[in-house]
Amino acid sequence: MNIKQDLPWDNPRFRNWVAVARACHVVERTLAVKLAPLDLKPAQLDVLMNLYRHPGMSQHDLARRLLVGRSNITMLLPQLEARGLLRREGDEKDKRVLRLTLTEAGEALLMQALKVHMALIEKAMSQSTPEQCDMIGEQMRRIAEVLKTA
Amino acid sequence: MNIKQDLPWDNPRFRNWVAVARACHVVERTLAVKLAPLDLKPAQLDVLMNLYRHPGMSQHDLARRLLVGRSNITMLLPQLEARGLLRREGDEKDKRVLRLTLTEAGEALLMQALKVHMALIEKAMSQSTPEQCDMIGEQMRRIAEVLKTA
DNA sequence: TGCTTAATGTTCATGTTTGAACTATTATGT
DNA sequence: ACATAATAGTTCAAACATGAACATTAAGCA
Repeated sequence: MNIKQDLPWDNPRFRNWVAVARACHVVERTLAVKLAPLDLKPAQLDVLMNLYRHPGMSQHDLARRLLVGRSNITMLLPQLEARGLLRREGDEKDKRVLRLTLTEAGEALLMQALKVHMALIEKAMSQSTPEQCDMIGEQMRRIAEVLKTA
Repeated sequence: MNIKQDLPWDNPRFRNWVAVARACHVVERTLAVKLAPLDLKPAQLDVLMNLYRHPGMSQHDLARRLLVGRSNITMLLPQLEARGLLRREGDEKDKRVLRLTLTEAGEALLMQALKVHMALIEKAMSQSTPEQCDMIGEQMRRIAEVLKTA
């Protein structure tokens, strides 16, 4: 038997996933370029977005949401805190955790960055009909769900 | 006017793209774990895959295909070459370029790694019907295309 | 109460990615 | 032919992510 039979490139699922990965890579890269004028990296924008939606988050929660290690957060936050974009305040009840909140400056910068991000995503996703777009989101959420237990 | 009106999270395109990005992240992370026994990282697998499909590629071409800087390739290849997975041979006609080809060992390892990769993608994409899967791939290829000129 | 275990955040060493400056080679234009 | 541009690859320093080991605090339980 030939090990090369049924190579991944002949497999639609594989080929299509490669396209997903490439699209993600391109979008991420483009976003980095467009955010540069704001002196903000995609990873930092992710932090701001999450703090906006979930004020008072702990660093641990933030790390889990961003799918990165806790130490990554520890290295990431001081820069943003030094720029006055967020606050880190110790929790009264649990002295281990630090509660994170955006400052006004942080919110303001976030709004600017969101305009950039939105414009990019609009451009990318405007290729699809609303139905296609929702379907894509639906499938992707399932993938994340399925792999959480793998 | 309120700057917070029409926030990205109320926008289907944005929400759905976030799902795409998360799914990519999860798949990448999972792949890294599953490839660990082969002592191979996702980035290295990408190299092997591209060399398999396009033998004799130059480093520059490889970098462009992987959406990565040239210096990245320079740092990446020696490890693989030292493991005997690929060869780098100077081009006869253009003495600047190095032609890259997989060795037998490289091909053998690639085949093993592809089994792992395939299994993961199968698991992820089996959530979708073939039609949905193709549609997703189609949209993603368009996104990559559209953003190339942005 | 005390002792063990778990959770939060930090530190540190390691490995990766990046972009700018550099060398060597080839293409282009006069 | 010669000077200038462009290209392929490398080097290097800086930024970044990661995981293991650690300190501090909290929770579970005898």
